[in-house]
Amino acid sequence: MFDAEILKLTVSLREALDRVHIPYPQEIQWNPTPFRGRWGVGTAIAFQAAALEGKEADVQMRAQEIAELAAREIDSPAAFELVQAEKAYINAYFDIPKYAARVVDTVLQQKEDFGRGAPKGERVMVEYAQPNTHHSFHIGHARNTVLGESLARLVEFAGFETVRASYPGDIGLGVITCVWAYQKFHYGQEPEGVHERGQWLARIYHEASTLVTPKEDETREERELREQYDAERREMFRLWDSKDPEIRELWLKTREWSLDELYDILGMLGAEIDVYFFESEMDEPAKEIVEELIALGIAEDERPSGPVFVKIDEKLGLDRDKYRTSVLLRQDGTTLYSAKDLALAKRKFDTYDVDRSVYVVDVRQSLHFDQVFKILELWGFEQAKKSHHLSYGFVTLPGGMMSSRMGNVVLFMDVVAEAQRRVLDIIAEKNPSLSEDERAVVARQVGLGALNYALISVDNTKEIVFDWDKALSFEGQSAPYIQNAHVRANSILRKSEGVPDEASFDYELLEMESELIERISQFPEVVQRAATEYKPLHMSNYAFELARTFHAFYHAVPVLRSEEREARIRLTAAAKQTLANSLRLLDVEAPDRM
RNA sequence: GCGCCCGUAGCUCAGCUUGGAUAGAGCGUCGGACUUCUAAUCCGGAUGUCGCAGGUUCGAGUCCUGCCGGGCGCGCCA
Repeated sequence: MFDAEILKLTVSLREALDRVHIPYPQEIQWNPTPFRGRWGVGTAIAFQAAALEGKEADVQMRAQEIAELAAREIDSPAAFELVQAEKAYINAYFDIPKYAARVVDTVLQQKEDFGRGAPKGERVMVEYAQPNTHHSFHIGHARNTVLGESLARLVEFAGFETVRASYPGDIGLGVITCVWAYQKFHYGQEPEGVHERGQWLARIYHEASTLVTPKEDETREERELREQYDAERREMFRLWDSKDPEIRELWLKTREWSLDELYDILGMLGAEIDVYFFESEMDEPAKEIVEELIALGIAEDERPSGPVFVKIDEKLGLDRDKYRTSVLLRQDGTTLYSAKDLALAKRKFDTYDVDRSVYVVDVRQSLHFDQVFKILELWGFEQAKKSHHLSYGFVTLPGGMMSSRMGNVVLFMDVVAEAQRRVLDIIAEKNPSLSEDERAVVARQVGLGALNYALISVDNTKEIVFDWDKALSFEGQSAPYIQNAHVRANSILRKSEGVPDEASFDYELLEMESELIERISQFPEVVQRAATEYKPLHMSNYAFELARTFHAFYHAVPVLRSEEREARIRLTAAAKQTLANSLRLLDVEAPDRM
């Protein structure tokens, strides 16, 4: 937020070093100083300058000399009250009274837009929320959705035009297996309630999977029955493929039950999807595309004695196995996932005109996306280079992998219900004055927030072993901790009877005050970093740090009964706003009371 | 066999993209702080061969190479 000031500082430093004839590298990098209660930036340029002089000289000592020389010589820009050499670093400290007011004024003026980046003139599509239909939404899907939604909010706020896309897997042998079992064993049944019905369908899927999975020591009768069932579901898939009206209708009806549940959950998570692509819709375009790739000589066609595939490594001229071979069509000409993803990518590029395409999909599909991007490149799509697979590790159970097919999943709705129960218990104990209505709202905000934060505050590359107590932690590094900072700020503001229109920070600030101001001022940079690196984790870390700083401020600095009441009320309001903006980007709501 | 990811405090994890100031949090543990803006909080203590070995560098948790351990994946599942 002080780019201009820091640029001036860089220019001044360069001039100073030139005057004393010290060579230095082109790039001068400034980072926040690590000292508590002092607000400034520092650079390690003196080390590099000392090293440039070469020789066997003691770089450490020479660096300190250079830093001192530079600090003495520099014509310090107005923004900084002091430039000094410390441990061979050149540190510049902000003129706090002036810049504290500027930070706070900016936040209070821009409000929910504080931190928003300038328009970048690029369109990003974020694809997430791709659960299979006819299954149930479990905690692993929640990781995907929360990660995707947070990323979408970040890139949008950072200044990209953003399109949210969902790509439900609504067809495949698994889906058909469920439809088959519904028709054979449960036809005409339909439980009440969106989630009850969705979960019931998922149980049918699990039952059906068990029926068609070979058991150990099965008897001949069991085997024959299983093989008969397997043949029936495959026949149903064939009928689906040939657009049999009865099967299609059955499939659409049950699909809708799953989608109803998905829409409801996306609503709870505040994910407003702009475009739904369905896997089933990619089937026909995929076939056309494969023909084109064959004609272009990119894909090889061995039908009917073999499949259609692309030997990617060979096409790229690699002599090692890296991207391997991607099979696009089965021997019988039916499409595979790879072909459908090519069709989807083409539609994104052509119809939606996206410059960057991000796929939030679990890590098992890393090779698949590497292959898709490379084939798109071979095909001539420039955007393929700006396509990114944001992969994430699975959410597993202490006992191992979750699997809808095996029926051992932790359902998202169950976790949400438990989270809300736990929050209500804590409210009963800590804040009994809340009304019934408020309690219900707060339970949802805090319960869901805790869960979302737990899923987002671990690096996406890492596996999460689901643990109820960890996922629903309300203390320490957690959403409730951050929400509570917001509540405390709000509580002060409620009692302050308004926020003064302006206030001067022309007094000796306490350590925690300047620290809080510095932290707030970092928010816009964190937005940019999280968005351009596709890493919501940066924001979750920042939000926690900001909350921690605020809690410390809250304890150490009296606001309402102090000489500096006006300024501190404004600072509190700025902190509250920045906390709210941070939480929003993490897909966590910011309650006013809890 | 090949490819990708992970290995940091008792446990769970930040920090690695852009090498630099005593390696940070949370949980747990020990000790303190509620007549004072909500204690879902704060303050302080203890706890580290940053998987191992080399290399590059004035400087490596961070970059490079090899190895070890774990996970995932590798032509007709998605």
